[in-house]
Amino acid sequence: MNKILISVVGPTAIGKTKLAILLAQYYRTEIISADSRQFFKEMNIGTAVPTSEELKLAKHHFIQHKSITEPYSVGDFERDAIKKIASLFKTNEVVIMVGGSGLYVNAVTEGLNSFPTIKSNVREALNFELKEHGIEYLQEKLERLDPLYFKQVDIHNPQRVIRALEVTIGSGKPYSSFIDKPKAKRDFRVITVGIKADRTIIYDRINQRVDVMIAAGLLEEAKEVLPYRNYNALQTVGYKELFNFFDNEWTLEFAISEIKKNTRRFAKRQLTWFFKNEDTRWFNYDYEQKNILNKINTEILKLKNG
RNA sequence: GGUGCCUUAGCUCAGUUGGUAGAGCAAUGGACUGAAAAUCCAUGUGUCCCUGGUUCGAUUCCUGGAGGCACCA
Repeated sequence: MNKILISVVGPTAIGKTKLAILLAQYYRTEIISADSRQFFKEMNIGTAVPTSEELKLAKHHFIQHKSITEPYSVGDFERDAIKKIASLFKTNEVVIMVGGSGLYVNAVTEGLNSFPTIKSNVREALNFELKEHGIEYLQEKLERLDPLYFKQVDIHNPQRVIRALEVTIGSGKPYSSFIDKPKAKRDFRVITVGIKADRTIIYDRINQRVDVMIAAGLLEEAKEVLPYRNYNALQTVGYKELFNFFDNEWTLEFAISEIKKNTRRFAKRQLTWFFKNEDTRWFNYDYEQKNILNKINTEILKLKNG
């Protein structure tokens, strides 16, 4: 087991793509993207997908490989990514993964429990019940059907409550019976590399990048996907705010400032997620290439020898 | 120059019939097992513009000053 996945994490706009490409070139390997919004081919500017020049420097996988109208879950991504990684390991010692979506990164490194496939009408019905009867109604339902999980969920979070009910009702077995089971073992080791910076620097970079996106034509891109605004893929910072502008509910100026604010909040949530992993090696955003490569090589040697 | 109104949290403002203060937004911390750029939870923030007076006690009332706004000249 001397195959190594180097996972690059960090908040948005900090330079993960650049580091991933550096590593892919150095180890002569390819990149797995673990970014829940860069999957979609209709979205480009607003999701800060690597440029065509960057894509030429290293082969990327799971970039714009789906349409926004296709449902694509973490579970789907886990399966696809693990398969792709296995095939890359046939010819490479090292594979790079980059991603800003904590759950998706974890799905690859740690794995998810396996759940049965549930028909989409179950969730639709639950969403309808939420609208009609409120969250309390669903809470009572969950307490009845899966008292064990009821005790540990965030009961105020409709998405969590609905997912548990969806699995419980759709499979006929409580949600709690699927979780906390041993997960499929990975046949590779993981080195997680994080990029960090002072909050003010992250926020400056975010504000600047939003201005660049607007100048690059984010409005036109958002207008083109406007008809698909209800799809999950478009519940995305940078698009949902512009939809309000197109509705004449917000001024353009306000929409842009909301994009910046929501991106800052997103970055904060990413940090909370990534700081949980105590094994992550953190580097400041202005790292020196030599330095970071040395440290990673040392880690690789350590893993291989013990 | 005159008259009137205003000055309280990072911002917009409320309030205290005199007992040192609170909303919204922003901000901050956290959770996360197929919606995750989603969703949810928690938490403060203070020379109450300055000065002197009255008072046991002033952010609140009074004097003077500074800054802002409006109208008059």
